[in-house]
Amino acid sequence: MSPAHMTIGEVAGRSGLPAKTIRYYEDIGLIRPLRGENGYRSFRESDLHKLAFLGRARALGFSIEDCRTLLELYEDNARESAQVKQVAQQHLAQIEEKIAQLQAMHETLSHLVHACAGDSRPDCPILADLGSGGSDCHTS
Amino acid sequence: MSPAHMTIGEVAGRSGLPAKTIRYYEDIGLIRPLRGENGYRSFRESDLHKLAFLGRARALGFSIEDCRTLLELYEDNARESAQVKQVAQQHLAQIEEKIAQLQAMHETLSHLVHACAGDSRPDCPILADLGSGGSDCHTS
DNA sequence: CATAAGGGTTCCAGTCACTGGAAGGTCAAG
DNA sequence: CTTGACCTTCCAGTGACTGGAACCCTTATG
Repeated sequence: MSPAHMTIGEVAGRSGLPAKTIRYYEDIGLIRPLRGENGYRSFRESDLHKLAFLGRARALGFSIEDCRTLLELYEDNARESAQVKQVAQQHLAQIEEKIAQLQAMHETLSHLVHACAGDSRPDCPILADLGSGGSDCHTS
Repeated sequence: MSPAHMTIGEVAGRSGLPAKTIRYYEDIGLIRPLRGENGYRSFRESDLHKLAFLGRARALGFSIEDCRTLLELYEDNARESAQVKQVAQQHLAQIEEKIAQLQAMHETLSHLVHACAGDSRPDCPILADLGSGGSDCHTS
């Protein structure tokens, strides 16, 4: 029931991506929709499919360049799955690194927040820590 | 033993911040170092102290605007610790949200990576998932 | 037929927190 | 006097969009 060709608004609705983002993806060469006589972009089912692919890859945190690579591999029937796995594993490692960084921040900051009275008095272990550079955690 | 005034290279070394970053912090009004006759920035101990404060706050992931607020509170002896705590708690909530997002990505992606043979064959559950949108995890 | 609404188009600027680089001034040592 | 290591300013780029202006196309209505 889908028409053979769709406008940007339609693929935006179907893919869940904003129209602005879709134009941007064309700008950087991730997709190449056709053009109608009036200059409007004309998307095929295959374009919509690519956009959905991109949306899911982005949702998993892959960079645009990774997405470009993954899309190429997706379209290449002679790819080796090892290539895909390598990209995914590197990204996974980055995610793990970020999680570790954030958890370290969380650890420190939650201690400080817990130690702060949060009342009308000026004494504040959070500022004390930022000002002195050392956690007073186990200093009596 | 520290001189009364320091050059940007010296405070960079002592604070651990790149000179470029320190100039940027002056640009956006976080610090206001003096100037010598030759036009060089001339940093007091108090400037160095602020830079160290900023470096630690940034290391905890606070945005520049949060840092500006925290620095103002730090300098204000009549602050209420509740104000500091609120900023820190909001940031903590953001950190928690980011961790949750990253962990969700990690969950999905690690399953996919594990399911991918990573050999010379083209079959790849990672691409299959990105292309179809559903995890085949529990579909037999 | 004019017009208004609701699409679409392009292009430019802004986000965030830097970072790199060019072009040039200053200073101490050899 | 030159070399080299500093310092200065200013401009451009990063990633991945996002907002807005100014304009075109199509359809429906008064």
